[in-house]
Amino acid sequence: MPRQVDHQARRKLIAEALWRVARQRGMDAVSMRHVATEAGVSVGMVQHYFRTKDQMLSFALETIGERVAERIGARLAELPGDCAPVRRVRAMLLELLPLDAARHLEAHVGFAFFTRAAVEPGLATRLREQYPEFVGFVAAEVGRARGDLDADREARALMALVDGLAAHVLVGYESPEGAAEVLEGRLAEVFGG
Amino acid sequence: MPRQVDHQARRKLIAEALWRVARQRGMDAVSMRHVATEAGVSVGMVQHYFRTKDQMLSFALETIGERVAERIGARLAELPGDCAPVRRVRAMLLELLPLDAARHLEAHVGFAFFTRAAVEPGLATRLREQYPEFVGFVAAEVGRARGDLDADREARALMALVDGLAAHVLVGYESPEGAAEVLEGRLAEVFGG
DNA sequence: CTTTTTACGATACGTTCGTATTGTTACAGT
DNA sequence: ACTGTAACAATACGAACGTATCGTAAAAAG
Repeated sequence: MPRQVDHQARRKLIAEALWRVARQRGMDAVSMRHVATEAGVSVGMVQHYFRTKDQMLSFALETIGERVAERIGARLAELPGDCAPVRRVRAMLLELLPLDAARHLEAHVGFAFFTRAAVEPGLATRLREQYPEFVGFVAAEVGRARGDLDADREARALMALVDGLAAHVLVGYESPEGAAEVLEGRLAEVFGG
Repeated sequence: MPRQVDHQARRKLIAEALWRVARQRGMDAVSMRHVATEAGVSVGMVQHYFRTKDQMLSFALETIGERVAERIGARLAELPGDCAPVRRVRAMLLELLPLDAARHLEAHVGFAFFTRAAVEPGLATRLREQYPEFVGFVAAEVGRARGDLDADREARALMALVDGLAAHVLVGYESPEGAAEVLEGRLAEVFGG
């Protein structure tokens, strides 16, 4: 057996370079060569870990989804177990808004894959795996706080709202603060009274 | 003077071909050659009306925005002048959801340009021209119906919601009917009581 | 009829792309 | 020490790209 390297770490290194290229120069600029250069490696190495460009893109998408999910999990873990539902929902939804550079990158890359998924069914299928879990979580919290509301519909509305707000921040319709303000207003309406 | 042709009609012909390519094969497939083939014309002709690809893309974006605005205007004109604010807002927002093939195309192309605009500042500037008008209209109607609410914030929330719902329909999170149902629920909450 | 300008079609050029191929290096196993 | 294979690097290849150039047809102006 020859020398062993951490495959997962190498793939993550390449995926992170891909994200930077996508954010700084757009999805059109995401090529094997540009990603390799951004990562500081050769094209051959990228090819060694991703046999095709599609495999590279798919991995980068799945990984960024996991990254968001992990951060949400960390935020929720910081909260006391018996805290109010609104706090848990707010903590989660705020992680989906582009309020800092890291989340801006995630939102940008996410939307790039959204438009791509509208054409490639395989990508859309993978994207859809995560969503019901998020909606289910929000719906459960809404149901706990407000039994009189249609929890599922409210949860879907909140999820759509944050994605729409994220898009509006990306194109400059909204400032990050403005988006957070709009979300806060909705949370007050849903959980407030 | 040589023969005269309708420049605007030719440019529209090409833009519509671009939209079809973008929807059927994705933004990556939008090339001079593919658009020309889809329009049934030569590459030389496309070049005659758009000196660069960027000019072609910019025109296609502006035109689709105008198309949506025109359809909204037509819908509003059908309503009686003294009808309830909620009906005017609903008529407008429903035109932004991908509920049929035409609006699906518009939403898809619009989102493709969203992600592009996040990298090209010039495109983002043009996109931003239309938005305040939409928000202003919704805010005015909300204000008319509910003086007790923050009309501007509610309007921005509604606009973000429909854009988020449109995205969710595109990737298959929501069915068109589901998105319409979520929107209807929000309209009832805002205007209902 | 002649001229002039527009409206194209055809094609060529240089670049960049994804991928295949080939070569080299370094280390685990015997 | 030897060997085989994983881990790369370098490069080559054909296709597709945006754009430039050139040629031609047609119609309005004189």
